[in-house]
Amino acid sequence: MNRVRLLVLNAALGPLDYRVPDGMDVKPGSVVLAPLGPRQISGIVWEADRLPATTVPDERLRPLLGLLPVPAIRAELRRLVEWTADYYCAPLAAVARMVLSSGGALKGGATTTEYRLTGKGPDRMTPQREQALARLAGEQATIRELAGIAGVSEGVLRGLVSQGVLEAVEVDCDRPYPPPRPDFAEPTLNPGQQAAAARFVAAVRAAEFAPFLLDGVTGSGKTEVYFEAVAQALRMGRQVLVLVPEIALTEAFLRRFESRFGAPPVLWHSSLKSTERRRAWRAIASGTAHVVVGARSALFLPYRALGLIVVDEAHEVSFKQDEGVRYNARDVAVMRARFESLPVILASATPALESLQMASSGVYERIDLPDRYGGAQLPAIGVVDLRAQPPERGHWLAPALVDAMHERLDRGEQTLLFLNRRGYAPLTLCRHCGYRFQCPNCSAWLVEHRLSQRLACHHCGHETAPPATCPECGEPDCMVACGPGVERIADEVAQIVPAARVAIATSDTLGSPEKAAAFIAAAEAGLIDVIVGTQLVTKGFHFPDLTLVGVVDADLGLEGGDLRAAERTYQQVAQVAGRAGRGAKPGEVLIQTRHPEAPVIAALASGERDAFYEAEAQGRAQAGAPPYGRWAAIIVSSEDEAEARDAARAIGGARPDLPDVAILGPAPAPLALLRGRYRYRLLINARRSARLQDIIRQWLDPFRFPASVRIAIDIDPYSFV
DNA sequence: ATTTTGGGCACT
DNA sequence: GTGCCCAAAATT
Repeated sequence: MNRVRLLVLNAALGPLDYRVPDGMDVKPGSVVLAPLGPRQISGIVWEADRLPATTVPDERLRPLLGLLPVPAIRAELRRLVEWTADYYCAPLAAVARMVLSSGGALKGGATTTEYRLTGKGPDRMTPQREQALARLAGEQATIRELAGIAGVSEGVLRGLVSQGVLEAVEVDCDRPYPPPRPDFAEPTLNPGQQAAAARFVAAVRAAEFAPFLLDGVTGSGKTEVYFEAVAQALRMGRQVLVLVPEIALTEAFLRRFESRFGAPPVLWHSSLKSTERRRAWRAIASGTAHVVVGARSALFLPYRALGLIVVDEAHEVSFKQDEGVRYNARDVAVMRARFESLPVILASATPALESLQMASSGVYERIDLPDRYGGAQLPAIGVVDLRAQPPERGHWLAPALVDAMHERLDRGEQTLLFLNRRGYAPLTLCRHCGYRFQCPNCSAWLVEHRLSQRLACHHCGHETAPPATCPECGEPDCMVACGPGVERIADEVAQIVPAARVAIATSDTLGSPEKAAAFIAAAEAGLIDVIVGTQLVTKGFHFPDLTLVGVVDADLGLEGGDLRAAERTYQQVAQVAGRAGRGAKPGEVLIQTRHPEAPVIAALASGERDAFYEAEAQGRAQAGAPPYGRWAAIIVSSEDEAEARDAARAIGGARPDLPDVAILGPAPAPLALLRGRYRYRLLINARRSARLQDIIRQWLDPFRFPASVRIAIDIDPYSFV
């Protein structure tokens, strides 16, 4: 009896056993189709002893229906799936789903019918047929495309098909990707870069687990350095995964990649259309996708022969997924490299404290690039104390920043104003009755977007048109915008310098690759004087004439009590500051703040990075925060507030009493209502040595809640929101 | 997750 | 007894 255990892609189902029919060649990793009641499900054949035991006797097993036309999932990736599910307390099926993330690919490729000339002549020549024969020599395409090329109707061509003048050819819809060429345009590297590149090339050649922290100031040429490691992997016929935080801003990155390797990389992100997704997935699994640039979900794809992983901007918080399987792609990338015996490069100008700690304890090898490329200087950083020299009432740019901006405009140089708030104003209220516009689904204000004439919730996507009268008191024309967003700052700039050409750079205005490309082209051509942008502009951009960066409100990130608030502020400001003075002209950065004495602001102003990290490390050690202690969150949610609260209280009432574990809550989560669900949260703080996941699993195991109550476990949470 | 089943209950 | 609704069990 040939019996196999299946990991099925449905999280509500445990492992299921099946009989393997005679002649079917299945082994662990095989992706198969199986019957379940009247339905069919797909699953991955797994080592039976690595999944919970089942008790169904042999004779009751149904036979597998067939193998799906995809390569078997390799053992290294199966181990990563297990590790991820175990570490993040997620269902195995949910992690496996991220591996088999293209439903279309599981069915095999789609084909389309193309036609080409056979060389045979038609029974009877007509003018249309003559034209078609002349124009279609050497062409092969669908009927529709051929009709366009030939300038005749599709009917003419179908006639030629039936006469055997054109023949049908079945082709795979998923065209191969052009391969990047490792020697296409080799760069000139400075000595520091050369040394770093040589280290990476050696590591790729060795093909052993080797985690690196590539720590280089903004503009030091980290990308060129790790591109040499990419080239080495390509020479060895191995694939490369480059994880990037936000696909939207990779436009500049893609251009650099293409000019180095002569072909674009394969892209992977959540908004790929299903056909693009299928094409990329199949190419990744078959090994014909050589370099994949992707968002965090690219981490779980079944690469045929991975040779290197790069995590670019590795400090970025967007590597932490906050829905579904709540994993940190930066950390899982290191685990994948370990299971696959690969080098992994975490590249950042402002590493996370966790990464620095791993480097200083010798777990990661640290590679420093201390100098800006081409001798460019790091910008001078100044602090504007908003208490001492406040902006005019209703304005947000202090005189010192306005003066500096004027100077740049006079010299024909560019200014970047950074404010991490999309839209016009974060809060709108009625001046008559004080009514505040709030999202009906979330505990959050609606943000006014004046450009699109909408009030929008940035958490759930709820949108309304701004009403003419107050919904509370009925007063007309009573809405007051409170606080600044990028649109409002852009207005202010236009007011101060009407002649200035101002561009807003946010996900609203640069959402598509085309828009992003147009923006970059305009900025490089000197058609923009002032860029007002959110964190989208903090990295990647390289505008030689940009010499002034203004941080409109450095205190924004410090509010909210997030344990990483100071670090995030440091990273954001340091990254955006790095946009200034990347060319021959020196750059200047002005940071507006009401707390110039805050350690993070002082560190930014003095450039004492090490001092900041040291102070931050001390604070974290005292608070028992990562990397010195561990946090986890249990988030209980329901559409019914009482149900969520009762469930959270029940869990809180059963809290384990352990010496090295502190449990806080339950309390309403910071976003107590999110997308129509009421949320309560318990926080767990533990020593680093505590078996945090086991504690939580044992704690929650006895509970059975109705389906309307959802329990989410967040290990190493990032957003405390 | 989806389908099947079985118990309780009203109705015939 | 039959039909109907809903919850619980089964699905391998």
